[in-house]
Amino acid sequence: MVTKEEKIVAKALEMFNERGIEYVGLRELAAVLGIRVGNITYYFPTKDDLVNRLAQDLSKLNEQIIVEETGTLFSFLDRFRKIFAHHVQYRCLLLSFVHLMEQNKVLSENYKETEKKRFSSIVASLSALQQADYLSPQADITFLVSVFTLTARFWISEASLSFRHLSPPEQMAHYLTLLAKLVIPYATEKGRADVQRFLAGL
Amino acid sequence: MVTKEEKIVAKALEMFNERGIEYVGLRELAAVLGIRVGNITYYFPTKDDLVNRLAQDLSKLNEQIIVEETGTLFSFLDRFRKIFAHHVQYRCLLLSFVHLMEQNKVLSENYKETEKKRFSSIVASLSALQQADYLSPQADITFLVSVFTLTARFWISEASLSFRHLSPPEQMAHYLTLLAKLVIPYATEKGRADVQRFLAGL
DNA sequence: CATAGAATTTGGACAATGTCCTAAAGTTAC
DNA sequence: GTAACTTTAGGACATTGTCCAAATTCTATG
Repeated sequence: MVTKEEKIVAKALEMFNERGIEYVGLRELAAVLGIRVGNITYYFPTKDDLVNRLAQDLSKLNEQIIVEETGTLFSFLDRFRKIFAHHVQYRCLLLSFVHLMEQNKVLSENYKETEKKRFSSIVASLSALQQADYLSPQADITFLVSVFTLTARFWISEASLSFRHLSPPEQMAHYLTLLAKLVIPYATEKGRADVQRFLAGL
Repeated sequence: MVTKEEKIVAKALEMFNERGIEYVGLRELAAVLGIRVGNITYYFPTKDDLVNRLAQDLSKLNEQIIVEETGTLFSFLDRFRKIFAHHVQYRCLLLSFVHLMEQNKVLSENYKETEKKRFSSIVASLSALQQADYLSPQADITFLVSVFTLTARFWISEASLSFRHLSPPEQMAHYLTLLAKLVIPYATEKGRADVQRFLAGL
């Protein structure tokens, strides 16, 4: 049983991903669904509410990525592979990231929390990897986190600008390779083996 | 002598930077300038034309950064310092980057050219630095270029999300530090000295 | 089954936006 | 001084997100 609300959300995500949130009007979305605009606003009073719902769905998906704490460098990188896959699924949100954060109060409030959590989560993971002899004791964790978060946030934006000719999996592979190469200088021999294994699997 | 066109451009940049291109209406811009909307559209038939003008101005500014080919790693990093300063000046454009590229045909066409030039320019610079014993022979130039371009494109977007509490110079310093630290593993002893000098000057 | 109450759908109104166009006003050159 | 050109004003237009009241459909209860 698929509720009407779910139908709206699904079709909205589909059209937003294809043409961009800003370029899909509610009337057009309604027409495709065979309903009227007012009917959408019954379930989602404002367009932002609809977007918030999508953001919430993405958030849930990302939370489901069990930090299957094998605690290896491989599994750390693999977490980003899963996150990137979700980014592709909800790319409309990431492509309008800055825009949405400026405009949408609910979204930006939620994001502040998520950001803090994610940041400290990555710091914790990297510190653990350092303890477990995957990363050298001299590795600059803060630096690595900064570059990782920047890349994770905007890889899909850059891909949409510069690698439109590549398929999403190819784009993902490119940026995951970037992340992997990024840690190499700070990895121990053990760590480098994990990185190579990860790169081989892309 | 400041022409009316220049007044419009200047005030538009000011307001766009403050509140975002999408959130400043032409009527409001006109009101602030003490003129009517139709008067703006006389100089800039569409809002995109106005935005294109700003993009063109930024492009000219960036081109003026003489690649003062001292050919040192310091001067290479310093080029990014200058570019970042321009980004602050025209931050409205960079904050709506993806959005603008999707919508504005003229802009995206121009950008393709600029992108190619910039990419090969950075590759050339890094190769030269490798020849000049600033970077190790094993340095992965392509990797470095990728991370540099990603950072240069989106640093100000991330800053607007995560470092709003910092001043633009502080934000710049953070991301320039990132770039500097990024090359350290690939730098020779000579190169690392240049990086340290650059970091000391931030 | 009938009906009251709730949930859903409709259709239109509203203000704001970018764009467009015509007529008026102002400026310049002969 | 008048013709040609530039600039400005003012309003019309379609589109957008939002909002609302009435109509319809659904649901649970007597």
